[in-house]
Amino acid sequence: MKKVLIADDEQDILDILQFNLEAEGYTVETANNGVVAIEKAKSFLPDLIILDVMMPGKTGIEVCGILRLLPTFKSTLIIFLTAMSDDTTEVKGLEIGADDYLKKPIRPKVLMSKVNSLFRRVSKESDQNINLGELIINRENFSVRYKNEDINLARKEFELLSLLASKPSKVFLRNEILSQIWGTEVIVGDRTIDVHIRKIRQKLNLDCIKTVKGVGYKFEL
Amino acid sequence: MKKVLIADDEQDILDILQFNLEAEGYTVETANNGVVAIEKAKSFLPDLIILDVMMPGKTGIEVCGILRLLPTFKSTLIIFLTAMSDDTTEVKGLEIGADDYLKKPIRPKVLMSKVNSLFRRVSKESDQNINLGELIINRENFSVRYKNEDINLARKEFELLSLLASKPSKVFLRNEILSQIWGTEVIVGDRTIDVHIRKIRQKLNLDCIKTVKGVGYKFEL
DNA sequence: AATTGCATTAACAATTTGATAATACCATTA
DNA sequence: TAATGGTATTATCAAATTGTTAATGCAATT
Repeated sequence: MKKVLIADDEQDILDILQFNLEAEGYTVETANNGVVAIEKAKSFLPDLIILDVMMPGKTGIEVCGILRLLPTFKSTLIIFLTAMSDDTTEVKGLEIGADDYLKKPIRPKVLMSKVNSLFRRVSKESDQNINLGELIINRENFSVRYKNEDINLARKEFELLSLLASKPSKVFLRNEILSQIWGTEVIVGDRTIDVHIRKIRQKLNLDCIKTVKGVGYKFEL
Repeated sequence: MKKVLIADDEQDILDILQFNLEAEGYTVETANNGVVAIEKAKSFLPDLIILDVMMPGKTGIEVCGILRLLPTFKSTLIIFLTAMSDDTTEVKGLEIGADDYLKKPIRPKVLMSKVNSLFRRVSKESDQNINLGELIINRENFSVRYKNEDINLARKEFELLSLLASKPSKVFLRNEILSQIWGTEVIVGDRTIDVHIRKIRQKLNLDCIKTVKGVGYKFEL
């Protein structure tokens, strides 16, 4: 399950948030100041960090700034908690790389809906892009880049590569491929898949689609 | 249904957990100390063991360590209950082979979501993977690894190994093998099986397929 | 109407896999 | 110990599967 780190100097807030998050199945760790928050973030590797802006020592904004410098936390979700209602803080937070902010007093329901929707958003995004080192497949743009070069794939080729790359190492049976890409109604010949596979291999010029004889194909490396 | 063993020295905890687990359809046994826990584990063969860390006699961590040494409990799910909130315990537990941990006070909802999701995870995995120490058979990838080396098996070879390994120690009659892998329509000679067995033995270079003369074959160790 | 690009198919080559038969081996028993 | 029944091994051939290329037909675009 998703891991959440909460940093706040008020124990009450920590308790309330922890209770609510755990009730929804999240795994929660807490920190009561900015320094501990950074330490715990490094060891716990949360998917989401909720930071109080006002904390003794380091403010949440500072913590966020520090974490964002580390590649590990480049895409970690961060939410700020703030007692101030002025927009300045909000803007600063978002500029420095927060994904959302919450004004105190906190309403658990509001928090939970934000948290859930953030995770939903992220899972959708990652749904649309496949990022495998030097190979980037963007489902939104229908584009494929390899070593920073755009590769022009036809539609079926794109769908096929996209499907295989969505689960590296998984062997897709020919049936599976047919039903996923062509649907159950259309009937195409046996060599059709092969030919598309060939074109992808040719255009990509990268040995990443493996044949599993008698079974199907899989994407690897 | 799935069997759960709970070990805790507090009767209250046992009652609460038992009640909640049984309400979800699990079969529950309880133990009020570490020694009893080990005994009951051996006789009851639970799918999940929930261990309190602090128990008179043997701690949950010790119990876990002992059980994990036995092959029977190699893949049994284990969850720790701990009153301590420090990370040290958590880390120790996970290092020693726990699958999750829960802090007291326990919230039944959280517990149940953890339990359910653990079982969900496992059932997914076990559906597709056969994991026997140094030998890993992955049905999704159609891959076989032995001592971290990939072994390339042809289709029939893979199916055959996969079948035998799916139930270690069970002797598969030649008929059984034929109908499972070749189906009832295809008719092949008796030597065909032998030949494939031979190829597997050769490629795996591991004495794991035993011949049971006049009966069939079985996978062991 | 011509052009272009794509999806599909056909035809054949190349490869891999599977089945069989012939022979060698091994344990058990007469 | 020789005979017997079952299994292992090997080489060989047949069959199934996939790779490749070129050709066809279709649809969108110019």
